[in-house]
Amino acid sequence: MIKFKIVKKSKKSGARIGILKTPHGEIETPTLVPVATQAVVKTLTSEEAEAAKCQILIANTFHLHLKPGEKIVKSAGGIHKFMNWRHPLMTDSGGFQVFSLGFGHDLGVGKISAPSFGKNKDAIIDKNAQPKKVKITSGGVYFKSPIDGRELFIGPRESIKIQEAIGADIIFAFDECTPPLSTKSYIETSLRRTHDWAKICIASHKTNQALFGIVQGSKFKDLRGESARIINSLGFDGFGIGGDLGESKADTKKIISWVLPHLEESKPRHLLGIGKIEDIENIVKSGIDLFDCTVPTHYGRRGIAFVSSGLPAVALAKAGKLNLNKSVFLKDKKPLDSKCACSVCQNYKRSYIAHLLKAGEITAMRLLTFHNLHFFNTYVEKVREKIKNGLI
RNA sequence: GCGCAGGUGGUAGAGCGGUCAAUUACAUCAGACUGUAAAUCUGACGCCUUCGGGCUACGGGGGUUCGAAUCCCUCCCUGCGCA
Repeated sequence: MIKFKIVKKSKKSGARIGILKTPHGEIETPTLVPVATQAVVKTLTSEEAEAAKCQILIANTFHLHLKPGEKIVKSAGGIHKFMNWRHPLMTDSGGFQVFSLGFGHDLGVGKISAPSFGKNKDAIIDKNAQPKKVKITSGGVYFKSPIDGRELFIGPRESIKIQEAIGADIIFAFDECTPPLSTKSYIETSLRRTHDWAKICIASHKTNQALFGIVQGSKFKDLRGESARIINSLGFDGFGIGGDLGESKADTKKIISWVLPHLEESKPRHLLGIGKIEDIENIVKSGIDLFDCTVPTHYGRRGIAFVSSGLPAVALAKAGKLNLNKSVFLKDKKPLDSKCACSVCQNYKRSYIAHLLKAGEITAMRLLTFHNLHFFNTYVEKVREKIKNGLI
């Protein structure tokens, strides 16, 4: 079980400071939840993830079900022991894979609306549309294993059962992450399924792991409101907010504002899959306590370092991002970020990391992943400080 | 010195009379990435352009042909073998 205590509420915004107590320790919210899909923060050991100030991680039901299978994880003594992570853990339910391996794969798009979709207007997903490799039914979802093509079925009961075997502190209800480019009619159909599944998840859940329900409804105000009311009424321990969150930061803020008033205030709220640096303060001010995002780790493996401002214009892809693949950095003897206290910035120079990237050395990814996580976690720490000091 | 095999864009390496400014890979440059099928994907990559096209290119020189990176002659260079 978890206990969530709100320590401070901002007078200036919806932001709040909380303490989330789990069987594997306490964490302070708001916090980033770095992604450890396959029971690992890619390229790092669990000790390193801890040293990068990660408080809690999220692993994935679908991926762990495929590899190594939940039985293996369970027989290792649960996911904490399996991966040697002594802090809190979550598992995502596999609901995102309904989208990412389904319509997301077919259309080559992410879950968030983008202006570039304008040219893709023909690809609208209407009421009874089905993705190519995934079959979505009222009872659950038939996947084709990306590993060997074999069919596997995951519905709400299956997802909960797998998550119970994996043994994270917090688990999520099985939902359908809805695709952008879909009609309201499709979202309505999908939302009914997600709500039915939510009830089944509650009913079939047997352990004392915390179970979070997921609010869907895409970018439709009435559907977000309806979803929030229903999910709130079912007695979950906390909430996830998923699906499309609009094209702009303003849209995201608006959509969160349609949802949160309907959710029991004392329970934690997790925004699923959002967390670029420029998003963080906005979503926290909207009242979000937890948010997971692949950006720090994923971008790190692509050669991108997140940094404080104040860099020469030529070096910046965009403000706060450094692309170490660029040859100019081979001659750059500064640390990734001169204001960063992480061990990478204390011990290594841009020149060396750029060299490692060009040489195809995996250590480049390790160093960048570590730095990025440290950078994000420090950034969120500062956001918490701002709330505590009444600044936001 | 003789014999054989070669010399193609930053590199490797295709092409072997027209559809070749030249397959492909790597390198380079630019861009993307938000509950991770992701150490990935996309685009550019001779020079100039009023975007129609123009110009210079496949070791050097000379030829054959309507037309040559592709055929012939010659010179230079490289590798291997024999002296």
